[in-house]
Amino acid sequence: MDYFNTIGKKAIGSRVRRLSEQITEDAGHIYKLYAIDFNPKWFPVYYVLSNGEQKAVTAISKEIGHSHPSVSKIVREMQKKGLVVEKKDPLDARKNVVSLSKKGKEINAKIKFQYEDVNQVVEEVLEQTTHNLWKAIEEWEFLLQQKSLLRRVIEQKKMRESKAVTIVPYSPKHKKAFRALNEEWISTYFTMEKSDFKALDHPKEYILDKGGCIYVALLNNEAVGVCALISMNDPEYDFELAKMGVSLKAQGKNIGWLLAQAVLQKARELGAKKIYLESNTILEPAINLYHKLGFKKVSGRESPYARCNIQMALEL
Amino acid sequence: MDYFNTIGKKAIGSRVRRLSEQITEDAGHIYKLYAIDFNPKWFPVYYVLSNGEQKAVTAISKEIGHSHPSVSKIVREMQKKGLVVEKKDPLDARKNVVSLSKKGKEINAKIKFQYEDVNQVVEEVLEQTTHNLWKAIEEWEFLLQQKSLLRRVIEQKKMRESKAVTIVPYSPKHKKAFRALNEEWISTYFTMEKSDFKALDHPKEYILDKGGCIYVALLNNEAVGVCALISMNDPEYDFELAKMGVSLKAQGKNIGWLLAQAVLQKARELGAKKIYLESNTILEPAINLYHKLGFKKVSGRESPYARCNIQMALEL
DNA sequence: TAATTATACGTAACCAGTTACATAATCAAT
DNA sequence: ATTGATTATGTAACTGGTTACGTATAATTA
Repeated sequence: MDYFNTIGKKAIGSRVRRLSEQITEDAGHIYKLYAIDFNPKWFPVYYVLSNGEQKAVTAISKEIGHSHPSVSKIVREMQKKGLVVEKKDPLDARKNVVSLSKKGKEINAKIKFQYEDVNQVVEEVLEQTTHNLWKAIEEWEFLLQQKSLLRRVIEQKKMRESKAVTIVPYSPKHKKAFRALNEEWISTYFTMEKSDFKALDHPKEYILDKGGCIYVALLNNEAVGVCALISMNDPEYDFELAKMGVSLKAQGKNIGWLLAQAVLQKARELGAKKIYLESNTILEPAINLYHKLGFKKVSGRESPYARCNIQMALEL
Repeated sequence: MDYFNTIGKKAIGSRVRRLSEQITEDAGHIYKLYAIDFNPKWFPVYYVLSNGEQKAVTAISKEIGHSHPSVSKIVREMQKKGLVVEKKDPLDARKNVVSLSKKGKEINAKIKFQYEDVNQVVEEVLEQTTHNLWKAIEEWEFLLQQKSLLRRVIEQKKMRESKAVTIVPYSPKHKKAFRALNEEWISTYFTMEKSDFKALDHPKEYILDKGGCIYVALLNNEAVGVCALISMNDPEYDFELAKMGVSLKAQGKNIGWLLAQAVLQKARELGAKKIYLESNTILEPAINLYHKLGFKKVSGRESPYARCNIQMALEL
């Protein structure tokens, strides 16, 4: 069909489903061909009982990989046709133990030929192909077990998106975003303080004009992250890394790291030797990021912020 | 799972289905991941409309290979979500013409990234395998289109069963069967004639003693087919191939062909050059068989049988 | 032009599976 | 022994598809 040629690999799910439907449909006709009064969907249950063992419903469901209600239904249908017998397990009254009846065992002989013929046909088709479907499925099942398609897509998405992020220096048009992105996390975990309003409402006066800088992370031209470098009036530290905020919806794209890199690069250019920051241990991802950047815990300095419970420093 | 390792290739249908279910399940989560209010099952319909064209319900169903009620339902659901608009075709009031709404077109942008990511992931998985699933499916679809699984199984069954058939020369214990198997078809399509009784009741005198032969097909030690080679008193033809009968219940196992092969082999051994036969075009499978054996239509000879409306000959 | 046949498409019923939930029995830990 | 957790299983409701069927419209043919 033309559909699958234009649509590309993303439709592999539908394509696999279509093939499975095609095969399943023929399977129905094949059972008719052998004149066995047998519903193809019974096959897995029948198969695991065909060695004569008796098994409980959930045991069967686990073995064949169906849900137990599905097995329960199939067993009832087969029981109605007289192919299996059900009885309570004397050792565990919860269990419904199922086994093939005499009649069920009898059709084994007939069905055996069918198995053989189908097996033979499938083998022959497999031999006629250069790409082995059976082995391909095995490989896919293995790979998806290692890491699900979802996981893989999540990672791919993250990678693509972090490539789409650009870090630019602050300009007045980012004023609103600078405030909003910081208020977002501050008011989620803490409350806004006086010092916050000063810096967030007047970034030019309180940060830029004093020799600091601000960087903004853009995703599809929207500001989704900010970070400031604030000049300190301190003999030990040149700048404070502060006011880092990344929008919740843009989290997990490495944006914090990209912003910090830009800020620290600028600090180096300005000849800074030592960078300081304040944070709170409740902000775990942030603390992890600071560690990764090389910041070490320090103490002793007084902070204007109530929420500060950890201080860190980085020597450039 | 152990199940599929023990069960063998005949379960390829179930195995394909299981993979398709696994992929489908993840597909649902993936749509959620991209925060698009979109049901995965809408995808095929959405896709064929995504170029902006408007299409009727059945046209869509044909394109994507679903039934039209399925498309009808999907379109209604999408319409409820405002993703498509439906309207009557002014040229053909039966048609319900569907196209993407403005909102539908808008999500195209969002969904594009998802397509790309999924495509990328699938490509990567395919690259990690040595047996390419995509190509394997293509090959299977091609092969099944050439000849369905059912057809192949039918042929395989025939072959296996024809192996179980043995062809033996006539002996007196087959006298009853020789008559019965011929009477079966003659009285079904025609009526028994004088010449029939002669040959069927006295095969020794009328066939064997005159230099002809009879072969019997045995299935599980039961005679299920017969065929005679009758010496002709004719300058052109050496023998007549006649009295071929195969039990209804043993039809479709190539028995006619096997019998004919035995008879013709014997004819060759007897130094025959040309074989003659009479039949009736109503016996289509027989005529087909004769064709396959190389018999060609001839005419001019007078037949003792009323039912004869076609004459054929084979040069050995 | 009338009558028949074919097409488009919606509704209903079904199918093979699922998940969610209820119930009964068993196990485990006080 | 009690109580809470776990397990086995059935029932109900849902899902994404199907086939069967009815109705309206269009196309074809007598």
